[in-house]
Amino acid sequence: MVFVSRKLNTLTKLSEPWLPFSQRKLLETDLVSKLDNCRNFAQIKQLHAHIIRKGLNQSCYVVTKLLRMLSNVGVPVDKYAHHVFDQVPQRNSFIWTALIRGYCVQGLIREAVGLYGLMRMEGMAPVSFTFSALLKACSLGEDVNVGLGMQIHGQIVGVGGFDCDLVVWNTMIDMYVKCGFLGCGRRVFDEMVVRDVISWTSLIVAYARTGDMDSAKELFDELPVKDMVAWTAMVTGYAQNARPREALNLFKRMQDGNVETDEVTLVGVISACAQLGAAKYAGWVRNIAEESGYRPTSNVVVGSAFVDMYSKCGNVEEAYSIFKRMRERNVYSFSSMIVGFAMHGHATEAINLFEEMVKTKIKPNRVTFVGVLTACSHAGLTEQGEQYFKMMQSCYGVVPDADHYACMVDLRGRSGRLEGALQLIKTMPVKPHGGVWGALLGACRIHGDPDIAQIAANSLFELEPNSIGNYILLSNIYASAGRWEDVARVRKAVRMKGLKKNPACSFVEGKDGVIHEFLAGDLTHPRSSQIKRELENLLHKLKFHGYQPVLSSVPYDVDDKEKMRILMAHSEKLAFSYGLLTVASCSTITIVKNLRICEDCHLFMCGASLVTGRKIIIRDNMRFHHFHDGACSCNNFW
DNA sequence: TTAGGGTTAG
Repeated sequence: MVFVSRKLNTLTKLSEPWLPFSQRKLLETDLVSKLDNCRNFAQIKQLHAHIIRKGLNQSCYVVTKLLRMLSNVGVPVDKYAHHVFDQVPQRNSFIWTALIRGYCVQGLIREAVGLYGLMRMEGMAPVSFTFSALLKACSLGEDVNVGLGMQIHGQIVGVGGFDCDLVVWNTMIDMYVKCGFLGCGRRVFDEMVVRDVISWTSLIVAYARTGDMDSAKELFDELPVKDMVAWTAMVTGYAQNARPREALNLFKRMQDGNVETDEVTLVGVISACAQLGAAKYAGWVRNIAEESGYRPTSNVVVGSAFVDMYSKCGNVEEAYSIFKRMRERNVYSFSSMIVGFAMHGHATEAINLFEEMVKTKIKPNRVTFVGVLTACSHAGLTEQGEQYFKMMQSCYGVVPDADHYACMVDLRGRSGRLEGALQLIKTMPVKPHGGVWGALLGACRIHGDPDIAQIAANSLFELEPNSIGNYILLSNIYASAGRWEDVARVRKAVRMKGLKKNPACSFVEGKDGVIHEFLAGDLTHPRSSQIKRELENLLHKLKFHGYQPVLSSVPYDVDDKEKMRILMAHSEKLAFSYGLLTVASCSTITIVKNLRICEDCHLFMCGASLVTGRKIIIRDNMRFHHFHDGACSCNNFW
């Protein structure tokens, strides 16, 4: 509970009472503007001493500014501000509000509300700013303070309520949606007589954050006058909900409408391009950024987004080149680069960069460690991974969460320690999510262990009952072990649940910059017969070099000839063959695949990189594979 | 003088 002296201060005589009113006003204005320029506590204290000498420590106008500045530079309210407040004999609503705001900024919402109660008892009428400060505080901090926010809402609209400005109503919408009560936010919005673009944008963002882009779009379409922030909210919403094409289409509409672009818009667009993973988009957005005056090397947020994008587009060299030239780097820049190296199998670089990072003042966070552990796992650096896992909490204060445990299960599982991985899941202090069991199931596929796979799959079916991928993985593990009855049982479960398989597809960028899509077994491409012929020629050469198709990659109980036919129609092989026909012989062929690359295609691409002399990059749904001279950057860990 | 959009993740 906050204690506030309600006794009026006895010191009522001003030290310069002879100052005429106009001069006193001038002095007040001068002090307020000086306060405005204060940047730290020491400067404020010095000025405060001067204020006392001039006898203006009882002026509500000056003291209100003093209180604001104290909280702006982060001085805890009860350390100084409260005492200053107590010295003022006649307080108005503004000075009360400044003190309340101080508590709000510190996240001490209960104290702020208590103070608000005292303010009312003193007969002070709150102003709009009092409510907006309180409501904003209700949506901040770790506690969900929606209960207090609702009380304030009740007072505003209740009997003898208050006329509030738009800021209060907009803050109320935001308070409800930030506390997870989207329906309440919507109701406030619907009941508002006057709305502005901020009211609309708050709700659009709220819908986007829950993944409901249809409702967000509906609101956006109705919004009469759209500004840059509203457009950006939609572009970013699509990007965050894995709908990159829609994000880019909307951005193009935004450009057509001559809406300004700033760094936040760009970040959303860059993130969409990263998801598409195509060099064409990378170059396009880079030009737009440079034209708008946002150079990746001089803007840390745009730069970090570019580092991530280039890594995801397969160009880790360009990502690193930007990273090195960035004038300022933050935890996002380092983490994006570390994750980028990890995705491309450059474990040593990832670890070296992490060591470089800890020498700076930038503290690693949970994402940084996901990157470091993934790097260790993908390179088979089991011991180092175990060490970093121990150190993340003891040395860096980052508490491992389910994602980090997933990395560790992956690390142990890939290296063949399936029992050790299972043990870790059984003893981990946080509840394992789908990712943890998924890592174990993936490891069972690599090491061919149908029994542990069954345990992992059972948990996955509970956690993610409608995820087809888990059923397919389990069925493939049984198929590899020749347990066709179990395969049939899993397939039947899939049929009973009415789940549809995600068709495998691969994309390759032709020399004209057009992206070509191939589905597995797809013969609809106009150059299909040429693609098939090219593939047969290549197969012939590969067999001469000792390539043996991995027939166990076909999870169907069919004869070997049929297995061979299925393997040769895998989407990445079709895409690669098309790449051979169209991509200039000196260029790398880059393929993006929606599912994980199979063992046979991996072996095939290793051989293909040798006999054709081409560099091949395949981005599957897990990571990047760089094939060159008969080997892959993943060292067959994937 | 207070309110809306932000990058990294198996």
